Amino acid sequence: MADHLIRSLTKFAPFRPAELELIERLQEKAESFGARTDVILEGDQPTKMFIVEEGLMMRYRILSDGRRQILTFLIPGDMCDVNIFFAHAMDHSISAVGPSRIRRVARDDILRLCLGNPRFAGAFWWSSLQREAMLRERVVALGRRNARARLAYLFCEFYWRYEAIDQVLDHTLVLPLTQAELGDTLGMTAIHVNRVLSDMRDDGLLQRSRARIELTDFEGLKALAEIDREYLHYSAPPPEVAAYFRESAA
Amino acid sequence: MADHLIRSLTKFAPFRPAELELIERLQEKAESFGARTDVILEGDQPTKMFIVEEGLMMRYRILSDGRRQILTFLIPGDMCDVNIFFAHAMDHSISAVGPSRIRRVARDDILRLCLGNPRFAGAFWWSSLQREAMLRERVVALGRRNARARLAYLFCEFYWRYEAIDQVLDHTLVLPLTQAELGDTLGMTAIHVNRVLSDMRDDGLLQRSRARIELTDFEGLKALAEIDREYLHYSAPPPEVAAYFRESAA
DNA sequence: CGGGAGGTTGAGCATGTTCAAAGGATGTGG
DNA sequence: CCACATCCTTTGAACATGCTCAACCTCCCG
Repeated sequence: MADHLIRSLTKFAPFRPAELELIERLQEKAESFGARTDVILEGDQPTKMFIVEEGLMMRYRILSDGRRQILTFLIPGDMCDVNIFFAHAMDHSISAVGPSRIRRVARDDILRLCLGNPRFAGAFWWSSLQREAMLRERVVALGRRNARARLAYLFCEFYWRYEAIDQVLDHTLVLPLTQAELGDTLGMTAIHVNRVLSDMRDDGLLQRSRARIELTDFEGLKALAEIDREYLHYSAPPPEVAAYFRESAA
Repeated sequence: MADHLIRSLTKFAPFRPAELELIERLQEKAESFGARTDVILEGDQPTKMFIVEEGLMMRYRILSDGRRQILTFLIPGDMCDVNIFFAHAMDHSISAVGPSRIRRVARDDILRLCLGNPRFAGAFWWSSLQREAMLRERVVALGRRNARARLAYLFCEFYWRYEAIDQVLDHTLVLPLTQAELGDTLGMTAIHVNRVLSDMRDDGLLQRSRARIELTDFEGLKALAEIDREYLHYSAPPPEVAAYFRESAA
């Protein structure tokens, strides 16, 4: 099994063997979490970050009346952001959606790594761009799109994200989300999610089971969602920028 | 007039005179933009970032049917993120809302600055945390709050942001936004904004004119919005983290 | 003083919610 | 391996929040 953190970072810049070994060593032993268990709670001041090795996790906030807003999802290879170390307290919680495995990295190790070798800082910067861009898309979707387009948008996002880690086969991906979770992500009730999904199925856009979704008409979904893959900023940074991080400063 | 970029950065860590002079020199001459003029367009690949000196700017996206979603606002002292340099193309546009003044900084200068002195990188990281946190609040508001609470939330955010730059007097702030702009920010029509605002005025929550808003019942608004100032992450990073950036590596 | 942008108001409508109930699926303990 | 409990999905009917369209007002600025 490839090291996910390394795979993630090397998409930004090629690291040298010594650097890779360094990262590998920083990561703690893998930890498993059952579905619906929390990894970090709102209010915590984290002293470790982590990277998802397996499974599906989510960031969420619980409101005073008990309702939940899911902010974003973390899939294998994603890291809980380095930024949280600059916060006094988490403004949201992170939990496993399905059974998941993570590996933690201590705050001090990460900070030392970035300070000692700016190429790591650059890699984290890039991941920060991607996270922020996903949140912007969410805002656009919630602010200006109807239920059907919101669902289409979310599925497109998942499609591209899973595609980037080679977990799409035949427009089908493993996505163990309940309709309630989809609703809490997109600002809708589970009931309405159900109705709209069933319309979309009838229109031949998708096929869904509890843990699996097939995007039978991906082009149709994309058109509905009015979203472009480039919005996710998956392509590596422009060469002139990457150049700054190429010659190691370590 | 204090240098806004410096003011902004020094909130993260105290910089030494030589470092401050360095920043000061990097900034280009101030440029002024009239209301509703664009600074960066979706699709551009920016080679400069900028800092807002005066006025009010916004990030926004135009949808295919002409509707607009305003993503976030930039107030004096805010910088257009460093992250954009890692993107191939802007996924949104930035324009002036009212007459505004900015100062640009070349990409290469900023990158060299950060690579040469990680304390700068740290300052930009912190600002990235804040931007991301604001987007998360927006998602919560759009996903799970009704019109009244959304407006309350936005006004609280503006209150705290303007307070942080000493531009609040007597719960009153200068906020030259039209109701259409409020609507495009919060996923509502201008007409509904109008109705809800007038209810809120009748309930004694606020007083508003074209360019000014007075939060007559700030506690009431805060309770409505269910938002906490800490969510914005304005307090400086924890001491153990700041320590890493204290001894200059330049 | 005229024009235009922004604000206000009303009536009808649409999208999505609430509440209630029943039908599947999944998993666990006996 | 069945029985049962739990969680998830599906469906219906009434309702609410916010939208659309259309008109008019008002303030500001030239």
